Amino acid sequence: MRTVLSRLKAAYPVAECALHHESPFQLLAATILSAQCTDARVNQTTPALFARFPDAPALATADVKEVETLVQSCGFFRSKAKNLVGMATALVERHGGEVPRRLEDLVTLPGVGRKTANVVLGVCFGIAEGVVVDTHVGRISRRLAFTTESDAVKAERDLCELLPRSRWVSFSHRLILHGRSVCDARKPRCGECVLRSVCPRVGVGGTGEE
DNA sequence: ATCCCGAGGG
DNA sequence: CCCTCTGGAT
Repeated sequence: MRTVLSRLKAAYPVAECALHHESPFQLLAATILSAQCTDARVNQTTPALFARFPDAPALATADVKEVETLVQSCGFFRSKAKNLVGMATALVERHGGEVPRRLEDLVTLPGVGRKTANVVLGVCFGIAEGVVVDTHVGRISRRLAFTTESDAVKAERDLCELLPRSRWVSFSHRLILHGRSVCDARKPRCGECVLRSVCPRVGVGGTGEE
């Protein structure tokens, strides 16, 4: 594990969130939009959205149809638009229009699950409630045999036991970067992988996830 | 054709 | 546990 962390750090020195935002509210909205969608696409979408609805009070009173049009290209646009307005409404009604700092509060917001909540807590507030387990973190953690769980919550429990808390946030960011650039789902580029020597699946064939 | 920095619902 | 929502990228 120590080897993995140091090599990831060397390969991806900057472990920052790629979603453009100017406030916790905007990161929360951007992360909701990022489901099954690239960051680049989200970053193309949010400027117009935030120009029109810069904060929770504004978005809470928005017309859902207008929001649908603004977020259309991110996919799942009907549910995302409804969740964005519902999320903003809940912030206004229950949290004074601000983003709460507790995981248990965040996950009750429409469209906000554990993954989104952990991203916001880690990036905006520096709080590591858990490890962000998205599709990349889950896939690579299974390939490296850090977990055998396909369920994100169970995989997160394994990773939290394996990693010091101080590394939880940066570990997720770096695995996500690694997943996009090298260890992708379809055709991982093992020849360029800095984790090659510690990866059980190198030279074995198969995905390591069977 | 298959996957993507998910979440909600049955 | 499964299904659905959806456009975009490869």
